[in-house]
Amino acid sequence: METNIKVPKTRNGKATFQLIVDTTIDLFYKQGYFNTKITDITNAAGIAAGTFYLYFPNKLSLYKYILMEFQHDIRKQIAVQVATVEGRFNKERIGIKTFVHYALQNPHAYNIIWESLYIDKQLFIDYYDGFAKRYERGLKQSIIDGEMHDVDTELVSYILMGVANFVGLKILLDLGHHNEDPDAIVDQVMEIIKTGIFK
Amino acid sequence: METNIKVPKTRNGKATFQLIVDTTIDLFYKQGYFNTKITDITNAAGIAAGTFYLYFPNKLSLYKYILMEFQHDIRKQIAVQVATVEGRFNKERIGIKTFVHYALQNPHAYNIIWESLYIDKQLFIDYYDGFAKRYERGLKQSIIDGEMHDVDTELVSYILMGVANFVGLKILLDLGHHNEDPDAIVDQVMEIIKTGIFK
DNA sequence: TCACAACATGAATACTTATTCAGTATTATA
DNA sequence: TATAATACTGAATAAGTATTCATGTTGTGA
Repeated sequence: METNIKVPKTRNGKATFQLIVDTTIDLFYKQGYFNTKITDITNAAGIAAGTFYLYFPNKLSLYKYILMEFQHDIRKQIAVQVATVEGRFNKERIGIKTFVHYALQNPHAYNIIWESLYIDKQLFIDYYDGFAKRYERGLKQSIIDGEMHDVDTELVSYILMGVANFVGLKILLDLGHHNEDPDAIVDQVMEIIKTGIFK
Repeated sequence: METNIKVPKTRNGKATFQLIVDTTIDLFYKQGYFNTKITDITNAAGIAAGTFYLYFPNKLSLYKYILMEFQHDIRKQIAVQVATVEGRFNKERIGIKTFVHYALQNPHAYNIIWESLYIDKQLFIDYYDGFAKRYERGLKQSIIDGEMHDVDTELVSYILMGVANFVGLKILLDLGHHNEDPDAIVDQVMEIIKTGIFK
């Protein structure tokens, strides 16, 4: 499959390219990838059908572009926030908090990333595997520094991703219908993780 | 939308109905809901295109049927396994273990349930909301019995679902590529949840 | 202001797929 | 074994959609 994106060269071209991307993010979020037709995108963007193909050979290549943009954004935000924080527990707390904030401010991102499992399984695997590996690095250092118990870092990274994702999901979809301040929820979650759940 | 399924009345009818369901589960798992066409189903099942419409008015109604079957199975299995176990911590351990076992024995179920988020968001919400509410009931009792700290039961139920789902996911997709015995992994997870992660 | 590259259009084409339905076969049972 | 109920067929119809391309427009550097 053709995967190459044509990069626009002028101010106008860049604007159209970005308009397609932004419109598509909105539609992918609202209707899902498979329910979004090329004509839906071009109609919503107010451009001709053919204009889409000036920049993207097909819908999948556009999806991959969007996914990579999100991945880049989210990792960068977490890295920036975490960098200024001391101690592994606080780093995790801020990391999860940043993740949840990102999910709240970009609800489409959350949704679109998960859909990769049904669009191309390998995309999904690469995404979470990559995330977990970055996580592990930090966790290993914390064990060396004596801030954490000597746990299986790979497993813990999946546990923390699972917690972040489901708590993010709960807040996003408002499951349970009584969500308070996201930060407060994250603090509670971290307290539970720290103390353990059972007596 | 027409949602009613026509129930077969004879032995042959029941067999065809079940053949359609089983074939579809396989295809939904391998190709996803949206990439699976009615003709894919009838071809794979070796029946005529029209036969599909004898039992299901459309693909969505078949999906909903399958989702409810899974939901029923999984809850029943967990309930059965948990019933014979003493103590909340052990109940949770066996519950998650049963969940992970179910995911391993029915990898399609796992996949198909999650896809509901992209097929009909409300299906997804109902599914996990229902699951969480059942979870909460048990957790509340455990707090009364003094087996658990006085935590936010709703939040903890989402945490436990997140952990179970991501650990299940890791095992299923073999993320990280070094999965041991699922039971051993679950035991590790429960130890971490019990003790807490940080010093 | 000319020339040319980049950008944009949208009707036309070529598929793909859902769904129907008139006809045929099978099965149960009276 | 007649007959009614149920099950099954698959060609035909009807829609919907991706993608192309001949043509037109815009912006910019020489």
